[in-house]
Amino acid sequence: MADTPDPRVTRSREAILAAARELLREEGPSAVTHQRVAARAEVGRATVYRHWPRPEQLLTDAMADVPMPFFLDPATPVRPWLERQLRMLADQLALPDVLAVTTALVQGARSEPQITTRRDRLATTIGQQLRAALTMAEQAGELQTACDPRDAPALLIGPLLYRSLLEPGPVSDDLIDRLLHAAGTWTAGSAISNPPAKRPTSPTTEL
Amino acid sequence: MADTPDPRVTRSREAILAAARELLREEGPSAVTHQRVAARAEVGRATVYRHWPRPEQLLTDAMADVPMPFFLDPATPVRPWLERQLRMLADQLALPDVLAVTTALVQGARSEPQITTRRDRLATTIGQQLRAALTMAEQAGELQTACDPRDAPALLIGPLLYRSLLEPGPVSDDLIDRLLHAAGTWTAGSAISNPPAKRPTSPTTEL
DNA sequence: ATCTTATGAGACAAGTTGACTCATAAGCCG
DNA sequence: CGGCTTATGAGTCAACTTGTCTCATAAGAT
Repeated sequence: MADTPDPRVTRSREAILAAARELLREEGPSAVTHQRVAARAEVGRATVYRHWPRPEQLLTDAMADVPMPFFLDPATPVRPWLERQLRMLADQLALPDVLAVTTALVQGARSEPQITTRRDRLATTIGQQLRAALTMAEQAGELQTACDPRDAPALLIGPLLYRSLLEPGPVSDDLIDRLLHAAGTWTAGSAISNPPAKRPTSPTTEL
Repeated sequence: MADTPDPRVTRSREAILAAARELLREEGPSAVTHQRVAARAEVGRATVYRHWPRPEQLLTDAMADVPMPFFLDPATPVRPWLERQLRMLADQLALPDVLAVTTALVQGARSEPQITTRRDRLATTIGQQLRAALTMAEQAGELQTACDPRDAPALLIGPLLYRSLLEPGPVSDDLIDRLLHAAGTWTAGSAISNPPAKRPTSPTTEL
């Protein structure tokens, strides 16, 4: 069939993207060159050039190949849902693939318009998901004195990003409780509504 | 005097580091090569090689040349002091130089031991400063139910880092109030102790 | 079996990297 | 100010990388 792609093309592109992704994870964006990707993928250098004529295309496609964190549709009660989502986000941000793309996004966004666009899109998506969840919580009466919706991503994700980039290691339940508390006052019936007392950090499982 | 450096050496090194810093700010770490730095600094390529035989050395020295955010010694009442420090930190994190080094640190830390060390040192320094301030606040009776000291940097700096890297733009006073609130309960007499009501974001001046 | 199309080895030109030589000039010292 | 030391920088060189191209080979479809 004319619109079924040639299996050789499919095979080559998958091998190339997988190799690019590996190099990105192991050594960062500067390692994603046609020569190194061809060697790693065990394909001809010309094949890499044929599919991706410019190195920036190869890098951005390799980055796009990595599933980035997102939130599932919110559910009531919102607080335990959000707690789980933040826990999941913390775990995802610790994954080498996700971390590689995250750092490449923030680094590349400073000078590459295409990467700036991708970063903005990711921030917009995750921000909207969070705002929708907080709005739902307010409407359900779970949340009072909510923060400015524009500040929600920074308040709820910022600390997890900080941990991921500057202090890698397990993220405690206490920290996640604190994030939720920073977003506003949660009513009883949706878990703890006051700041939790200081207690020992509980280690969390990591992949 | 034998230990007074040759002014030619001083002049060359300053020109080279300034050029490296500019390229780092404008295009990121991959632009900091001997060839490009020599051209920008208007010195001989051999001179750059003589002072910095390997490109990693040049990059890390250029990064070290940029003053990174830090906190001044805490003062009581701690809360207004911390508020000012966080405001200052937000402003510094928006500076192109600081942003360039920040992104280079988190990117490079993934695969370069020397850069990992620098990142860890920065995180340790700023964390200790914060912990000292919060301890002082607790001892002065300003702060109750303080967060786990290990979580303080993530809670207080994380949102500012998030803004800097993923949502550049002015940081509101409201957001900074929220960070302080996340760190614990502040008593009356050290500014607002309850979560602030939602109010319009106040634009802040940026350099 | 035949035709179409993707692949890949290798060649080529141009550029980059790292090391080196040596002429020139900056800087110090008496 | 002359002599000596030392830093600089233009240019060279080998090795490597990048991007493009050719063409033989083989995969895939019919």
